[in-house]
Amino acid sequence: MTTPAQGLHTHVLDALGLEIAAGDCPPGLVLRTDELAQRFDVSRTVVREVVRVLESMHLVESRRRVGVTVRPTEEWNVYDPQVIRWRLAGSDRPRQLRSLTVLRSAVEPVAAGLAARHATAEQCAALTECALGMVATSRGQQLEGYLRHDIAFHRIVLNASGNEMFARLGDVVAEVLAGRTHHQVMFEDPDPAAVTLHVRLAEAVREGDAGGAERLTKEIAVGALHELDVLAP
Amino acid sequence: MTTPAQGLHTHVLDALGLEIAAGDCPPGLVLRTDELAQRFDVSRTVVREVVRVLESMHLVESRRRVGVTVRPTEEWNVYDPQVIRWRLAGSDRPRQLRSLTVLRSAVEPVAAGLAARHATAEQCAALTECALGMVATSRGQQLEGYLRHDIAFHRIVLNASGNEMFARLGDVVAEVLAGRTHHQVMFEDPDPAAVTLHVRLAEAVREGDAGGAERLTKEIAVGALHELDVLAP
DNA sequence: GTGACATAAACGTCGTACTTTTCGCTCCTC
DNA sequence: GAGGAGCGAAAAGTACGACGTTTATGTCAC
Repeated sequence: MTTPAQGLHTHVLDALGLEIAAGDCPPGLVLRTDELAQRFDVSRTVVREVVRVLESMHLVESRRRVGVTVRPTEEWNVYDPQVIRWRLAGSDRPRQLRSLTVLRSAVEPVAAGLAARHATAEQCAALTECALGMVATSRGQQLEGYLRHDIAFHRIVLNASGNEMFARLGDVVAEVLAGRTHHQVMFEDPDPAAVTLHVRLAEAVREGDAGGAERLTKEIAVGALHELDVLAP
Repeated sequence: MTTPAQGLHTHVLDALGLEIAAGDCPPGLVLRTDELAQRFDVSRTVVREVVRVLESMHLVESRRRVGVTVRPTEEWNVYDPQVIRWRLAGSDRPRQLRSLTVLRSAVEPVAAGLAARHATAEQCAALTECALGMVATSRGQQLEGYLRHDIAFHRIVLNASGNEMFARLGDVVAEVLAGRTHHQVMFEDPDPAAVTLHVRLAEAVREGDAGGAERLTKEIAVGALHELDVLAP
């Protein structure tokens, strides 16, 4: 799962970012660049660039004469898809998954309502296709295929909303869906009710039924939250 | 408004980030590190660190033998507060302000509903205090004071929701409020209706009235959107 | 025209030297 | 003994020069 040799920088960034975002480093812990350089067997240059990126994500703070301090969780840029990925790989995945799903339950219904008003013919067609794809992969251990269609479906809705901020949440949703598929034990096939709701949502959007689209999306979100309640502490 | 001498890195990052995020650089434009180093009169080391940060925000992409390419808007990490600040200082501020306000109108009502259920006594008190502060500064050209209370108010609501993702939107909301106060000509005092709504919202939260809190917040959002329609192209 | 190959341009990495900030300690004064 | 001034060192910040690595592009032969 690690990117093999896409640059030293990427490798160190991923390792360190994962370590911090996953919660392995207590807030306030101080790292030294020299130390890190030695530990990862790279030059200080590389470490400094990594630290700068981590700093831009508010994961750490670098101060002279003191070192690189790990910042408390509340200050992180938790909307950075990279940070989300790191956190979902860590120990507080359940909490993270839950708060992200609550966010989805707030945003996606509104986005779906807007999509019903603004979606183009192509977007409607693509949406229907995705819904059908979900139906087709909803049985028989085809979780990967289902996930792909699910992600595409929600991405289209968010894009069709016509709002840039919603659209850019597509990556976040993708991370959430991928995270819950990959990290959570899901013996069984996806919830049939959810599949049906997606099909009906595609219909509602195609028919320009904003209210219906919003309501159906809310139901999907409620279902997702309930699923979390069942499968997580 | 520029940070005087808080490090060369910060200065160059701000200048370049602003230039790109504000829309002065067309997507696809290629920059060279040497060129930038010369232009800002800093070493390549500094430029490289800046580029790395910009790259982590998906504002640019750095490829060997090619240079640093400016990415299209759709790929930017538009939830990064820094990026939001840069964009709000640029030419498409109206569009940006609108999409952010739509986002708020989706998120804040839900957050307020949760806040009504979860807010502590301290948070309720602070909320009331902010609302009173808004009332006190709502007349007589005290926009800065009003802004400070407004930001604090919304931050408390988002924090009190108990959801981390909502809480972290506090920075985004702060940028929006600050942006619309500083960049938009506001001869007159804030809308009295909005002030009243905030006071009532504080009450609703204190009384644990989730439905009321949600409804009032929606009204605030609608008002903000309407205000944008009036004052923006 | 198509393929392989050479070339060079740009970023990527490294090591070193020097500068700047600032923590923490000592020492002096009151 | 308390408090402040001054000193020294530790760590990040900056600069520079060299070399490595990738890869777009042009060239040459077929």
